[in-house]
Amino acid sequence: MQTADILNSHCLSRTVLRHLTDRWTPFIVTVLADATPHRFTVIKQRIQGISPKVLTETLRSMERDGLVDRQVTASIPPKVEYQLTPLGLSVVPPIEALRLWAEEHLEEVESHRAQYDARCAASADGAS
Amino acid sequence: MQTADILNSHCLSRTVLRHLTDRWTPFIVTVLADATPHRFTVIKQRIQGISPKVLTETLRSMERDGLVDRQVTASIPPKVEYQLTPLGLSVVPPIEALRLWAEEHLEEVESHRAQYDARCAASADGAS
DNA sequence: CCGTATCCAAGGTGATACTG
DNA sequence: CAGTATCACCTTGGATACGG
Repeated sequence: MQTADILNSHCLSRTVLRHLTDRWTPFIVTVLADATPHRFTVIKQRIQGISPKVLTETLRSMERDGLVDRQVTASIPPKVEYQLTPLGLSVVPPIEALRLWAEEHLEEVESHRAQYDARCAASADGAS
Repeated sequence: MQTADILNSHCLSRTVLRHLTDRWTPFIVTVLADATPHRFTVIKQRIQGISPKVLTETLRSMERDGLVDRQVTASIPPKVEYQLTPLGLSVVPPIEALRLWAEEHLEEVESHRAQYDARCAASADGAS
């Protein structure tokens, strides 16, 4: 096979990265990072602001990519649990690193944003 | 301050992660990962399929967040170079890890997708 | 409880042509 | 060379209500 090169527009690794960076994928990975099964409702409650529709869609996509295993227990009420597969667990470190970076550098980034916006406002003033 | 928690819907670290996972941000980080300045056109050529508009937007966003430094050399023709700031360089390892994961696990993911789709087709057949 | 169905809004993204 | 300007799309994501 040819070595994957994500800079190549035809390389399918782009679709893989795209899924990993879907809006809610990192959140789901974070919740499931401890490798234990989690119920739909629990995941939904932990990830504040996600809608059931999108959670379902994202979980399905992750299941299709082999990142998540879905276990259904036929019972009343129904019980469905999701957990990361070995493949899914292997993506935890990169995702967690990214999440931690976002959390740890939040203030620094906000500071830069404020400075940038202030400079923009100043330029706009000077130009007007 | 309060510790950042990305699972909290009000936590601004979500906006940071959002930018890191913008469609083209990982590509730009990849191209600029060697810490040297790169010209606009070079970046554009390396990232196949990106339009000049979106490249500009993403670079601006990264500049605002303090990840990228933009250096303008007044000359004819104009010369503009972009390079990662120290903050930007600190995000290279997580991003590169994610990119490498996508490239290295491409075949495995594709295999899972094929299996999943085949199962779906089978179920659909059986159900019809 | 675990979703699906439906509709809708938003904005990210793209193609292209043009300018300082 | 390095963008900006426009336009439109169209996928993603959101709100809600309902079904198995």
